[in-house]
Amino acid sequence: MNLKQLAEHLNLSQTTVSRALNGYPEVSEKTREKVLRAAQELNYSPNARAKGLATGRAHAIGHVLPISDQHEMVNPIFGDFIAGAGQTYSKAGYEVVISLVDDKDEEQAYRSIRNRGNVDGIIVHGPRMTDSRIALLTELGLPFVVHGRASQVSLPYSWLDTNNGRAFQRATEFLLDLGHRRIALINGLEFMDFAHRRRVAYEGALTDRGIAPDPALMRSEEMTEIYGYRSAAEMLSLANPPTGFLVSSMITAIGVRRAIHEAGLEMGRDVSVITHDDDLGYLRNGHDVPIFTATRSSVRLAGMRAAEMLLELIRTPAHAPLTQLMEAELIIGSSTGPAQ
Amino acid sequence: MNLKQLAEHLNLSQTTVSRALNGYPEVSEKTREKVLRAAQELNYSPNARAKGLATGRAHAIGHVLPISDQHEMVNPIFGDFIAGAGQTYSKAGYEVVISLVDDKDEEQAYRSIRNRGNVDGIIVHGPRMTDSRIALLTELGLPFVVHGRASQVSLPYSWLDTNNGRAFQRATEFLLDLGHRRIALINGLEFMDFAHRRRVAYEGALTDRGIAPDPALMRSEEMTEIYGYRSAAEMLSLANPPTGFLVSSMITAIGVRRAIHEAGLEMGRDVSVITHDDDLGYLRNGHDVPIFTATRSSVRLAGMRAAEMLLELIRTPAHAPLTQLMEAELIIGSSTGPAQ
DNA sequence: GACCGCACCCAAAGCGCTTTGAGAAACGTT
DNA sequence: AACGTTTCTCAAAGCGCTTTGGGTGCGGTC
Repeated sequence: MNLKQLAEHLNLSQTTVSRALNGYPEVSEKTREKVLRAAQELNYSPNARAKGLATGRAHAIGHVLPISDQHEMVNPIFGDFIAGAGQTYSKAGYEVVISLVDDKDEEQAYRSIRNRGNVDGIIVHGPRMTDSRIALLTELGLPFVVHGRASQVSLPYSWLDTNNGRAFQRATEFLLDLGHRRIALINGLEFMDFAHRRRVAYEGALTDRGIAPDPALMRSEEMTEIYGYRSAAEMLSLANPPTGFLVSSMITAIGVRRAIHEAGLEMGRDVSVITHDDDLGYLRNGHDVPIFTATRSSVRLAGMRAAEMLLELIRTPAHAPLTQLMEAELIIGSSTGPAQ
Repeated sequence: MNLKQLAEHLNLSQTTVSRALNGYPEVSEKTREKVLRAAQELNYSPNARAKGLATGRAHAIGHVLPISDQHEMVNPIFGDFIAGAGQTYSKAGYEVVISLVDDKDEEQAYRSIRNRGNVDGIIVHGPRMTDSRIALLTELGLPFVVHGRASQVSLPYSWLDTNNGRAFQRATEFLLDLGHRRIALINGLEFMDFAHRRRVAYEGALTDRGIAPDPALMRSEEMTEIYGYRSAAEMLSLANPPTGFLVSSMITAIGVRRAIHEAGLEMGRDVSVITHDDDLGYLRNGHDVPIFTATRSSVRLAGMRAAEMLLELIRTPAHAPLTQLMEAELIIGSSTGPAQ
């Protein structure tokens, strides 16, 4: 069933039917109603490609997942982010298109996405410290919002980020206030912007209290469970082991917890752990009583907000860049306690 | 840059340029080369909407995520599945379109997806025991592959599934062979087909050995960490607690492990745990030494295979339904041991 | 009765591509 | 020289929609 058939069925022109369906005022209410009813009954819905061709809008948003040799892992937070964003999109009648892009031909890929014209805007995931995509997309004139930031990029651009620096500063201070002096950082990959910010904040908080950051207590890798386990196990067997851990994700923190248990220690008493918590649906940090003391920031909410920002940019093309910094909550759980 | 401009630039007709780009034989090698070079230089890539309109193919695959009140959680395995499928798609020049569909208006949604015409086929996620989508999509004539199966549906249709029954049967027998008699099942939601199959297999394996399944040792919920923790904690405080646990996902198993530790018991010695492991990138079950004894089946691989099947169905429209059953490996880790 | 304005409706062009049906050019064959 | 073949190229139609630039018919005004 297409427009033409629907129009013939109704003995109207395609124009009139199209206008009736799209809410233009040039058509009487009676006609509009008839048209809407028929469309409903005959299960008509317009062909998106044709509509896109005619209007120049795709009614779709691109989410580009960088795939690289360095870390081919799919971001575990991606699902929740998309779920949040998707909710906003579907209200506005937009769809999500996902492209996996090898970062070897990133430039080519983004150019092609632009030319293919099946998205009206892009959400940029996983920004690095110095991310070339921002300049590229600006040049291409394709609306975009970055989830995160790129510290080294000085161009103005739209982004939505969690205040990772503030969160990790507070977390470090929290442990310091409890009397901890040997505090380890189990961080994500530090060419990723968020991880870099976290380390800077952690080091800053330490030095502010006159403590020199100890390289033996800092790790930077992909945030898996195993990584948390190994790092913590190794550090706990040092001559002078840490009494507190700052961890970059719940999954990794779970590995840290495992290492602590295996070392015969108790988390929250012998060793304190504080983690960042993206508030993922399948990995809640406890219901009523949080397990981990954590800096919490909902990635799902971030998705919703980023989507709204992008839709706004698409609606008004000349819009100035939008930015939004979300503060993380500090959640006190049972994984921290005073230093022994 | 569009076809017309490119053709003008080359002093050729659109037809010739189009044919040159799409590898038709009616154009000389010299011309083709010239065209390709120019396209490269001028960064031309065809408008997907227009191409789609003209060819009737969208070169995109739809992944529909059911969202319901019953479980609005985003499937944590979705990311890995998409990553696998995406790899296959991008080789074939296809893209991924994601739709979040509230299962209240499922029928409407699938009809509209079909009419909108921006996907050539669909991967159906999260099939229920009796899933109306299969009949619907068959009727609509839209190619689709189900990730999983729907036991109650007798129509022939294409699916790719892990042999959940066999996996859980083996897992149960493994524990039985170790001397366990009180074996608990911490299952997923049992209106989901995979979870149902797992329970049936578990009960079957028990009764085959003359053990009556005990309802007090069976749970069925969304597979979160907390759920694993609570269920295990409760069961361990029973008068007659289980000595073995069969768990439906790694995340949930981690919760079970936590409960075991908190009860002052040791996993693998006092209590055995065996879990299903989807081999997710961010939640590897150990590198060399697996942590959990597990039935392992890579969801990423499933994504790749399902994508291949779907592309095949799209290529040859009259194709008979394709099916594929993947066997899970039984991985022996340190979370199991002889019953005390 | 002529004129105007309004409400309603339509035909046709155009979005950027593919593809059909056919023509021109170059070449060999008789 | 006339004719077929092969190779290369093109103009134009069509995919399903929106939107422009009118038209038609009706009631009201003078």
